[in-house]
Amino acid sequence: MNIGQAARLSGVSSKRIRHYESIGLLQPARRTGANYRSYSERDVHVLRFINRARELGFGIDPIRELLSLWSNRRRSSAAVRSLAARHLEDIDGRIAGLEEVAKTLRTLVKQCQGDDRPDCPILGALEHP
Amino acid sequence: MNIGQAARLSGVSSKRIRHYESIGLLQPARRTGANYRSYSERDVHVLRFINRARELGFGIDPIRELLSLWSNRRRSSAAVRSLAARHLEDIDGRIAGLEEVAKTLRTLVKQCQGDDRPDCPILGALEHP
DNA sequence: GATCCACCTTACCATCATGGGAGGGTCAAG
DNA sequence: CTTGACCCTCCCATGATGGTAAGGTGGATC
Repeated sequence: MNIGQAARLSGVSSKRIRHYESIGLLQPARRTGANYRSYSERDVHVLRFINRARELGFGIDPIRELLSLWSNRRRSSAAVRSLAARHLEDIDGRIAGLEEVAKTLRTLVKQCQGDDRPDCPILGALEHP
Repeated sequence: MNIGQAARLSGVSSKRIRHYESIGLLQPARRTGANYRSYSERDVHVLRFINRARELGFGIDPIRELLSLWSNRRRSSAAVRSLAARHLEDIDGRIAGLEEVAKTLRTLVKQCQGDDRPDCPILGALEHP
């Protein structure tokens, strides 16, 4: 199948597929006589795997490792778990940072009258720490 | 004062100050005879304002608006509040997305044995939706 | 007055993953 | 043979920042 169908079946855009190939995340696709990339069901399977990993927020390099582990029958589940756990910590850290910002913003927004007058604790907080 | 001191006093790196000037977030600084940028206390005050807004996750364009409101004596607090509220919604949305991802990851990590055997529900979940 | 270090300047490249678009080739149906 | 939907490669843009290169400046010390 052509790249467009692989894209539709996998949820990975053609643009992304070409990109993944260019950075070596995917093996270069076989080509037809007209130089069109040609994909198999198996390729779509891999693309779906990548897509789900991206949806879980894994970056490209971790996905490289995931793919390598996935195709390695002698992998240890510990290696996979450790990769995912590290990623989870990263996410949790980002959530914590955003929560803090959200908390501050929520307080300020609540304190602000939101009327026609210029006085505003939000600007006040930005001006004076 | 030179850019380095303005950077130290405001918490905005020299690099960032030059960048903000280049994109028009800051007025071009006065220059000394040697073409060095020269800053006043007032400039540092503005830089601190920008820095705090960045720390609260505001993007550059919203900060442009915040600066404009800040310097406008006839602003309405409603305008500031609306800007902050929109930003807060954005943050809350991002948190929600990350929470969802974290929840999934946490479940998978818990289910994974993390031993020497290859069987791993994390890879399984990536493979089969 | 020479030297040295810390500072300043501009300019370009990298990040991270993706989309957009230009300019052009290919294929199948009408 | 034309049309439209594909496909190709290549380049640019994103957002905000850091890194680095190559060179000028300022003030202190020898």
